[in-house]
Amino acid sequence: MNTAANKLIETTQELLWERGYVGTSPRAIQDRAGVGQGSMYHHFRSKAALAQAAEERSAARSIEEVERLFDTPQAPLRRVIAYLRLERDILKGCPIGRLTADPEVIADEALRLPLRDTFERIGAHVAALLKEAQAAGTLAPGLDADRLARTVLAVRQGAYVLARAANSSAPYVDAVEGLIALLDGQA
Amino acid sequence: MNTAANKLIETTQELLWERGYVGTSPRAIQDRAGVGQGSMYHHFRSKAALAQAAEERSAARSIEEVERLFDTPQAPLRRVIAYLRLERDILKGCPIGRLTADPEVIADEALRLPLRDTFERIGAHVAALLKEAQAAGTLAPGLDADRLARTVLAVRQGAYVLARAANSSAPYVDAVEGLIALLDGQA
DNA sequence: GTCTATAGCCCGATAGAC
DNA sequence: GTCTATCGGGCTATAGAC
Repeated sequence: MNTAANKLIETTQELLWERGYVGTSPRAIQDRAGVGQGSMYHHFRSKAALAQAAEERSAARSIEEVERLFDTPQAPLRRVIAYLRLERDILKGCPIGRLTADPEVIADEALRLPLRDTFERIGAHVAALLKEAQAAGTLAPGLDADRLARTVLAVRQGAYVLARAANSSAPYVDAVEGLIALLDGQA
Repeated sequence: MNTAANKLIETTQELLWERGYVGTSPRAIQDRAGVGQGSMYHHFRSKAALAQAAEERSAARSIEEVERLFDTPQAPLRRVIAYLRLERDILKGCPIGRLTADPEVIADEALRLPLRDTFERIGAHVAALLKEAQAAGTLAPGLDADRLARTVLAVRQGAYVLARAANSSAPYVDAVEGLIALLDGQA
């Protein structure tokens, strides 16, 4: 049955999001998943292997979410702005970005690459939209769209940091709206 | 003697930066500081108390660094850009922002407030400079300077996240330069 | 002030029964 | 596939000697 393995992955996704890699123990995963020790180690050789499976699923989910959001007939710059304004549980932060704080994740290629790839793929989508916006005359043509796409992603990631420090979503909204105002002023 | 307490604080600053709160054990602090168990618990009642002292020192250091940087005769917008371009060990990330990933830090007011205050104080400085720039005509007057200040801080924090995921400082530089291009286009 | 010893619990993983 | 038992070690803290 795949049901235990699946439950373990989902639970690990949750715990990695809430507590990070170092802060998540196999025991905690088993308890929340309602799966025994023997079962867990039957399906995954180690905590790292399970974490990798969980990361890959979270990464796929994030990328799909963005691709669904971008698949609309709206003007390209409007789609980027919609991405910045996407409804989120702001104080929970980003399930992907959160893991970059963890030195054990960054030191292990298998755990780091899903994070890098997620940002690269979303960044490529954003960059493509920004180039479309330039072609359509809604964004200044002198701007470097690839760079600017990274600015867009960075504002989201950093806005989570400010929100968590303040224990308030206000700084998140401000940071994002500040960028939108700059982008809109570039017509 | 204050020398043991001081050494403990400095070492804890380093370890919190490298490994976060959950990832830093009293044992690791003692070993690196060259201070015994008994000595540590004589000076600090708990890991949390020591972490708080370390945070407060890191916060003060960050604020001073920014205030020193801003205390120049340069044009206000140039000072904000200089802040964005400040030389940093990019892959190490931000010693303050890093801690927001830690749920135990966010759940404990004593550990969270130094983070919030750091961003608020630096944000206030940046906002003041942006308003000066608006008065001087180097930044569009219609922009909300307080919001935009948070965008500036968020780009820095988020740029660290992208850089660590990529194991490269390139995304950091891109994100920051993307914002600078937008700010410069607002003359 | 700093030392060593100890407490009680959790860590990540393995072994072998069922 | 899942169970329980066990391993060697680390966790945060306290106790009491020096």
